[in-house]
Amino acid sequence: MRVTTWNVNSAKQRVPRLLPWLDQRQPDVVCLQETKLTDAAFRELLGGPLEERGYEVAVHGEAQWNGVAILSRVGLGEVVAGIPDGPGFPHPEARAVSATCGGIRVHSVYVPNGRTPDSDHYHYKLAWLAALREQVAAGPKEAIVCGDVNIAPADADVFDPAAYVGHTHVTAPERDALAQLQALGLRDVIRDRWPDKRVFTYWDYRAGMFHQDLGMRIDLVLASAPVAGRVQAAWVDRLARKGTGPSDHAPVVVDLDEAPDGDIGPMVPPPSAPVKRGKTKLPQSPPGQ
DNA sequence: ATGTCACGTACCACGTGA
Repeated sequence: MRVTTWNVNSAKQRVPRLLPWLDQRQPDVVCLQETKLTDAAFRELLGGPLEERGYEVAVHGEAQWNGVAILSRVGLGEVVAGIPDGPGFPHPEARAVSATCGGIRVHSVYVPNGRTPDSDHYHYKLAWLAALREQVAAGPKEAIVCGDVNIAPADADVFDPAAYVGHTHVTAPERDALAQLQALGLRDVIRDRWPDKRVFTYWDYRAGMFHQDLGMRIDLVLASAPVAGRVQAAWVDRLARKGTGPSDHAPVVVDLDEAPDGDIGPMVPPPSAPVKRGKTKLPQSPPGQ
């Protein structure tokens, strides 16, 4: 099963890149971010072409900004739009959608940018991440969080750490919030696969940043242990960032092996009723590299 | 000194968000 995530920076503008990419890469699950379309406009624009290709669609969008979606051709159930009781700015925005696809709880997320570390938007970003953590924690343990997290997990994930001092995406509170999400037992599958490689997913359109490979790794696939254990391949599709009319983000592609039988349970066992089988106990924090 | 793109509104340019 091939699971992917891509911040397309306007689904409408990206149609000429998105549809050929689906045909080329044949993903089973596609998490999209920054669709920038209402649900009605998304279905009007892409409903037909996606149905032809065998995809069911879960969308959560708005007219101008944000917007997320999940496309799946391995089933799409129990769709939840947004983060129930999550924070807004000031009103809730279309930044998350989740669904069960091929037995995995899939979350497509577009984490707030944060703008500047002294802004209200930055505090909103941190609160939003905490709410996402609670939502994932309350869900099944077969889980995968995919999307634009607008955080570079480590200094190795930015082209020049010095250039980002004092900016969002690299501050300790942001990284801590991401680490707390990962502390549910979520593995960063790209970094696991490429521990020492220079690997980015986003390059600013300006100043030939892509051509010089001056980017950031802010689009992540975070997989719970049972899913991370099935990873057969994990890579960034830089080809999709090249050529005419690309998004400023590249897709992340993850291939999973077949699921083993059984052993379905909650992400975090209730304290009053601990899971005693102990067969696939989740670590309290990700093991060190 | 932002070498870009996309958004809406409003017109052939600008403010905003990223």
